[in-house]
Amino acid sequence: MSDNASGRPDPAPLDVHDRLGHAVKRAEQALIGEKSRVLRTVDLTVPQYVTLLALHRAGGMSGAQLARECLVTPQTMTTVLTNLEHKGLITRETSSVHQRVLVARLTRSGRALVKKADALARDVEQRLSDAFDDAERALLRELLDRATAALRRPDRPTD
Amino acid sequence: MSDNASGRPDPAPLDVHDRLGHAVKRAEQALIGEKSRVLRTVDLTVPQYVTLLALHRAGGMSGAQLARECLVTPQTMTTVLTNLEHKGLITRETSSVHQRVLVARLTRSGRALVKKADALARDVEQRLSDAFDDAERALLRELLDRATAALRRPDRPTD
DNA sequence: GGTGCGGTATCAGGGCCCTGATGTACCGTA
DNA sequence: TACGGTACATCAGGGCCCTGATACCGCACC
Repeated sequence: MSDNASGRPDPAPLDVHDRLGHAVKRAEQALIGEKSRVLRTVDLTVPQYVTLLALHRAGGMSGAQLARECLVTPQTMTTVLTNLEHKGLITRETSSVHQRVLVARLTRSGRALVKKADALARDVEQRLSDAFDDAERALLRELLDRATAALRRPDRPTD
Repeated sequence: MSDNASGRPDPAPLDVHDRLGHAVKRAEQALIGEKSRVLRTVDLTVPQYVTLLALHRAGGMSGAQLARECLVTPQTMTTVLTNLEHKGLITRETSSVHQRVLVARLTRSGRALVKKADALARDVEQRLSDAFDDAERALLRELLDRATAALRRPDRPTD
């Protein structure tokens, strides 16, 4: 692989900052950083907010469903749900159709909070959106989707 | 439907998947997921690899310098460096000019490993790059940079 | 009935990442 | 010399996220 016999580091230096992936990373970091900042004012983390939002859209959901929806593992979702339950924002009850399944639902205060949090998060999303015109938005989305597809490992089916 | 005291109509769509930010997140997740996967074969995490790469480029660096370079907090860099030191990939010695500063340097095996790891990470970066032609690459970078700039907090120098 | 398989939830362990706080080393300035 | 500001490293605590392993439920198939 790395023929060091010549003592020459033949792979070019290639600063990380030159790579395209770094631009993606910086954008994502700026996005999540801003969302974290505004959501902290209502004492929520980004994953907690995303989970509440999914529950608000879909009503009762199991932990496994939420994990798939929010793009995290079931183990991660377990801890997020535990924290949300301790905050009194959700309840979890065993499903009527499957004894093993715990269905999470928003409580009254959970419903109230998710609306407040979504207004805050939406402002951030709006700032992002406002940086582009319609054509640019569509273009950026298309390029990002292509990047995502290119990076998915070959033997795994899409999403 | 809602106890909306503000008089505004409830925000309608609420689907995370429609938002532009979600495309950014998915792309970043695919990128870091792939890099994690290939780097696991050499027993490195992504932050560990990025840190080694910075040291390979620049030689000896302090923890604070590395933190700034790798876009993490000094606290985070402390733990990354601790783990790298335990693996025998770096050494840390007090600076000759400042008693408080610890300068990190690659060991022999650290130098060897970073080359192997970079070859792997480069493949992923190449897959991403290959999804676009030159014009598209430049365009994507420009749009992402604009997104990053738009998300940086504009007001509130309240720190 | 029994068996195996897939889905679900959770524990254990490790790593990253942040905020907040602590203690030390240097340095400019009075 | 004394002091305050800045920079550095680290501890403490909390949260997210992953892999691997365990246990339990329901269902199809034998």
